[in-house]
Amino acid sequence: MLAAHGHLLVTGGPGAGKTTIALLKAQALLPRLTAGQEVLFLSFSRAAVRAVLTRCKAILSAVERSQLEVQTYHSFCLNLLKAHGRLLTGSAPSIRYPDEDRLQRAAFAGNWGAETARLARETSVYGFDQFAGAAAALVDGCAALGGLLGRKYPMIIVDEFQDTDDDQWKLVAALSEVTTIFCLADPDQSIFQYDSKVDPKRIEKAVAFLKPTVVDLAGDNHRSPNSGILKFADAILNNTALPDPCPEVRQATYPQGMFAGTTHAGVVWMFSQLAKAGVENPSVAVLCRSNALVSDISTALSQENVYRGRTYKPVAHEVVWDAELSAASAVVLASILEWPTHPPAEAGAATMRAAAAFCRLRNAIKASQTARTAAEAFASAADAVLAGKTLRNKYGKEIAAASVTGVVLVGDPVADWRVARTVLAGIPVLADILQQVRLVRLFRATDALGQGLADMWVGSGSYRGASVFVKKTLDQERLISTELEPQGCLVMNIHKSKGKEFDGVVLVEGQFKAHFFDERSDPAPSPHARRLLRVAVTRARSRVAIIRPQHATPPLVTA
DNA sequence: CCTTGGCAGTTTTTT
DNA sequence: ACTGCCAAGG
Repeated sequence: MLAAHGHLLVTGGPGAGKTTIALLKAQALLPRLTAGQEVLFLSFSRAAVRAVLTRCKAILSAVERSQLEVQTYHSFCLNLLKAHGRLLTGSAPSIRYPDEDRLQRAAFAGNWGAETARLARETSVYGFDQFAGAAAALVDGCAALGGLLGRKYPMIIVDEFQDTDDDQWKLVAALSEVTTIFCLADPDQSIFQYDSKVDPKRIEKAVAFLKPTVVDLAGDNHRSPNSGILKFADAILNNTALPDPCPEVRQATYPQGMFAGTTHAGVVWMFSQLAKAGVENPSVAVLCRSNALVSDISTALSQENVYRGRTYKPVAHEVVWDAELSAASAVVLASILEWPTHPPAEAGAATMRAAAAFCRLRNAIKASQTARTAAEAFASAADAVLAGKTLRNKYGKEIAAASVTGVVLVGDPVADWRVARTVLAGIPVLADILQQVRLVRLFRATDALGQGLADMWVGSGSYRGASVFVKKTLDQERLISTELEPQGCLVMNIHKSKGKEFDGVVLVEGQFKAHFFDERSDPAPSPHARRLLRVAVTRARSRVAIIRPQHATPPLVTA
């Protein structure tokens, strides 16, 4: 296979060695490259890029690594667009960032897809989800550019090919005319097919189009030396009986009301198992199907819980979280830090504006009448209070009352942040925001925030400008933060765990939410759920614990 | 404008 | 169990 010519498709399950084979194939090709030529490796996420780079270090020399370019689709397409986007519209392209995109989409009444196409055509502004389509149009429409790319990249490796969306596939198909395409895929790991742009028949169609040499690594497993976990995962996938007992996977159930204690104990148990197995600096992922349950799990791990008579202390953990809402909540808190620098009316209005922005964002993430109403109410209260009118709704009244009482700050950012949080806790209409602010500690920006706020106080004896500073700092942190090697306890949904790997996995099902199986949208034998659960279980290198409510149906594996 | 009570739903994303 | 939506009524 390493000697094969033409396009390639390698399929195989988790840990079967797809990436390794791709890197070996690249390594075999590298000596024949001329100056300026590179092998391109395309992935979906920055986490996946990081994982591939780690793998490269084990397989390739430093010189070889310099001839391999590992990029996300987005960065590759964006670079193409920046360099050659003028060819599409005649003017230089610019970008609409995700936050802005989301707010505009929520505010736009008509067909947003048609609108973004119009904006690209007429104003050369592109949203993130348009990069791949635009890049494909460039390669398709300009033979010279295609030729250039083909000469620069004699081979392009495409990871997680089963989840390639329509635009990304268009790009790959266009590039296949000028270079060798090497696809890596696991049909049983396709978990994004609720997205209408991800074709369930992608692999079959690509085989028909590319006519690649196909290699199936099914059955090989190089990741967990004892393949019990993979066998268990495949039993889930196929809804079959386990061939042998599987000591690596432990299942438990919890009675109603015992969710927090059982989950907490499960995580502690996992760490003790890994310690017993001699794993140093273990990483444990706590996985579930919904973001709502991620939040519940984080709450449970932050508390003291009692399980079977034993008290469990809070477990330090990180939440893999969509940080936008938390950032918006931090801005509301920062506006409270600024209260002493403004007259009460202005101070209150600024907080109302920040709360309105928070609600608009919440509505943009998940449309709801409640969020829309609250956003409107906060915004109109802000206008009213500035105009000196009496406030009519409780949203304004509560904030205005608190801002009149004011806040006493001492110049220690950590203490003052806590004081502002207490103020926030005293305003019932901001309860949601308080809940989100709790998660700000999960940003890696705590130091930058504290330092910046401290500098502010030294400069002016106040936190004037805190809102702007906090927003900027957190936005920046989100954009530049590189994915770190996972360590310790991480809580996230299963979709976010795709392409990642941990020593232990604790897979949790909720009582009233995040059910493993949903008969209505995914009737028995529930192929979608089974693929997703297989992905979750196979994230583990050495141990899995599965925690489900009592009487959960159907069973994970047939008895 | 706000409260209340009945009723239905309770999944998923990269950048 | 809990939240959000909707409609009715103060």
